Amino acid sequence: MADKPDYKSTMNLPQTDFPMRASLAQREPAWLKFWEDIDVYGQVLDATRDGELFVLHDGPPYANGHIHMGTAYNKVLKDLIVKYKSMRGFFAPYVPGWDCHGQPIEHQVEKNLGAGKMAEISQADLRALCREYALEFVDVQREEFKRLGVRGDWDDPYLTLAHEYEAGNVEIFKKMYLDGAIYKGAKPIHWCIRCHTALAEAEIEYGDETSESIYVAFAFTDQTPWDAFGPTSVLIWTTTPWTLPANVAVTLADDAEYAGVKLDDGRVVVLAEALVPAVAEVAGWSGYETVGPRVKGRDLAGLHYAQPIHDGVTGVIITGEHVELSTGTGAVHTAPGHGEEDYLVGVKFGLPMPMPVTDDGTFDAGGGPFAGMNVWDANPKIIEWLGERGTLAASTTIAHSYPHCWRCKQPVIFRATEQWFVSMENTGLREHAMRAIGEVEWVPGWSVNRISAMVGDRPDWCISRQRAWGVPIPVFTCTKCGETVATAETFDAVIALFKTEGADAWFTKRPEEYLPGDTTCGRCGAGVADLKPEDDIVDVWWESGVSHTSVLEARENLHRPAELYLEGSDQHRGWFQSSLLTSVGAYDAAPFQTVLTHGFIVDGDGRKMSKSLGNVISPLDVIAKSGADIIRLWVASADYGQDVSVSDEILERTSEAYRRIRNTFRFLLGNVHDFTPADGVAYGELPELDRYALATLADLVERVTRAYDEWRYHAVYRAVYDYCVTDLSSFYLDVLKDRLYADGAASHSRRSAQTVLAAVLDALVRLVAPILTFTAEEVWQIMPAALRGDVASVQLAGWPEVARGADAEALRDAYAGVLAVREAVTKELETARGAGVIGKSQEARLVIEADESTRAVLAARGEESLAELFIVSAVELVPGEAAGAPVVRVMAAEGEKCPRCWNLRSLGEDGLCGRCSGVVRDLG
RNA sequence: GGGCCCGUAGCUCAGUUGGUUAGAGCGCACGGCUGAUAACCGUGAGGUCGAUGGUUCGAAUCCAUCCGGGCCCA
Repeated sequence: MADKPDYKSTMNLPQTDFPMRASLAQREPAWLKFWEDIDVYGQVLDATRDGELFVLHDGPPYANGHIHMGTAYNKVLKDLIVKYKSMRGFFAPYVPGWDCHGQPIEHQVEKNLGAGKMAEISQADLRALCREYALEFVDVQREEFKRLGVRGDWDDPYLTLAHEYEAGNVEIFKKMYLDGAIYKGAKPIHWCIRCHTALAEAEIEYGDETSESIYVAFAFTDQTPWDAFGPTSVLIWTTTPWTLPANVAVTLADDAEYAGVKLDDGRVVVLAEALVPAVAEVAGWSGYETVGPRVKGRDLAGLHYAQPIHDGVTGVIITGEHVELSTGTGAVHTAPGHGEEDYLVGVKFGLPMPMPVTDDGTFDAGGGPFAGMNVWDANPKIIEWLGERGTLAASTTIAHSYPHCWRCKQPVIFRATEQWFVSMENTGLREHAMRAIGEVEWVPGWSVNRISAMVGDRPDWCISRQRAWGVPIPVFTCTKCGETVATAETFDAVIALFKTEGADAWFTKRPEEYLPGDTTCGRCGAGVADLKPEDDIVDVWWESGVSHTSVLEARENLHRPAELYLEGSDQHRGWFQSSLLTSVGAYDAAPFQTVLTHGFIVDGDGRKMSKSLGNVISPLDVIAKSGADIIRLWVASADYGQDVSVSDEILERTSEAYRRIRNTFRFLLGNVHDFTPADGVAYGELPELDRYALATLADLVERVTRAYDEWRYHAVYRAVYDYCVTDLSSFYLDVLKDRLYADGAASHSRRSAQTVLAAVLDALVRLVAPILTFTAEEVWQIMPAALRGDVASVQLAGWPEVARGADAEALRDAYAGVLAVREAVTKELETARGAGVIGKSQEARLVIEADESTRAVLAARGEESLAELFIVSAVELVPGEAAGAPVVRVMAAEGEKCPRCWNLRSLGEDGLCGRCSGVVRDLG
């Protein structure tokens, strides 16, 4: 209709360039470039230079492969902490790092080379290839981490292959070695007798193998409870006869019952009672009887028996937890040099560890009658020999899974070799570490139980590895007498060497080129030319562990102890522990003040992610599809104290929550587009509702700040989100629309609302900035310049503070009552809507019957304000019966719909309600 | 098998020292609005608090066992 005025143009509708659709995947890279262009990291450091130091020390991820959800989660959590701290004014440098040495990289490089080239390549060339490989993935991961919005010193990260870093290893080694905490011992490892090399677990391929399966009777040399029934032996079962020359003990189960079985030939063999029938069948015992008492394993401990191979030597009965009663005889042949469990039980009982097998798998003199024989060749001979001696009770074969060398495919053996250890006791390391644990804050609380149990129980730390890609054990061996040569002077020379040329020099230079000329062997006096550098390298956990020295001590901006270490819970055994032990060893103090642990990333059903389950979600895919801010919001929303789930549904819910928060910002921005601080209304002149809204905002800031300070980010998320949905969208903003849109643009009432909205916007954008790092920047840049000031980035904006008015408490109480009535009102409105009485709420008029106290609260607002709060056209309060919920009656509003503001009012001559009439008139 | 943990609506989380019919938001269903519009508002239906047994006047909350799951060992 041509004569119908267009009042829409007279309304103050929201205006903003902030798009509803985020298109994060497309837009985020532009923000990354913006931050890089303005060097936001440098600016933040400059701005906080005088602040208290807060060092979150990055645990170095391993430099191979792409990032996954776990590493993404970890880095984002770190980033939001660092950003929060720097917004609070802390000087919080963040130096990311990478773990660059180690077996997985070396193994991959070997595989890429192939066996042929591998055989020809020099150690120095191999190391060069490993370095190249590691640096390539440092670059890959660096770009991926940056894409997540993580802020830090990406141009100068720490790398464990850097010269300075490598030298730090030696500094710690020097201190601990000279203190007497490091010693040379022996430990069994997987060994390939064909390749003459140690193998890591990842280099083992399990495959079926047929082995001998023999039962051997070891004759007791001490008195036993069964002596009255005949000559007594303990019966063991083994599939590796060649390990018998190294036997020193037989391990029984503590609680199991052991029985004597009298065989046809009159001998008595002792074994676990539960296994007697099974063994009888395998051994083909035609007639046998159980004789004498049943005795618990623990009551047989200490008895001796004749070593099966070496005449005149005895072994001892012990007990251990690893003895199973599902196979064998319940009496386990124990050779500490040939098995992990045997080794551990050997250490526990102080057993000797004979090692009669050489590098190439032949017996030395310790092999007794089998000296000079290859272990595989010796197997049948040993069986034959045992048979002749009458100690072989049975012999069959068994098909089972057995470890093989990944390179030559031959079966491997378990063999003790010389290794370097950190002693947990020699210098009181365990005790000191336990004390240091008590001085650290562990989050969540159970974390301290875990680290304590692990440090309390752990065996000595084997720190040597027979590999090429790493930092050498920095000691020398005298080629004349075999003595280890390691003094303060040689360590210092090595430190200097590593600092200038890196650890590579260890493998290319001769000791006389860098050691002091007067270095001599402490035992035989041989000179520096007779010293040979140690071949082994140090465990990578040691390497990453010394970052407290190589990074925290070495870098200008950092310090030790760090305020925070933050890693997944697996690092209780890994980095937390290696950092703790090397720090306590060198400084007698923990390297961290607080350790925060998060759970693992699992799928929607709580299962671990794996290719075979097909439930893997890649952060790179999520970034490409939804954007990094969705990942960041997901990180913040989950309780990291337990395992963290991620699934398509969870990410979809997260995206919905994101949109909700984003739209809240959009509404706020749209309604302050014409507002400047000069238009602001003083607190005392604000309408009551607006003062209440400020009180709510102050509560939010306080709650969120406390949650950040208590490391409870999911509480931050919850508080912000609920505030947007409940306090703002469904109440305050909804109520405000009439005032914002229909009142005069510069009216006191609208300026009041804008004053609050600007405050909300300004606080909210900063509260979420550590989490929604991209979106917060987008909001910041689109905010009216007058509100933003000349702060270039939200990351430089500092932390919000919202003062609480003196009437905040009273308002909170009053509005709790009003909101309760509002709930009753919305229910009744819905009923009326269902009955067709009204459509939108402005078409309603309410009569509220309430008891004395409720009516008092409502009356104090005034009927007109109540109509505004309930978004209806009119409210009438009437006295109600005594106590009880208020009764709300809904009826169609009187009057006509104002064509401008759509409220039902009595309209004037110009066809408008009184308010609109005035506004339109003022517009001219 | 051992150590440290976890298990409240489809999802993410609240549930204070054990105490009335276990909460919130989202999602879902239904409805409203069409001046936050691939948005916004409202109403509603969803839970034997992993299971079982015990302690107690009373347990999601304490104890035991079991089931399922995670990390680290073996």
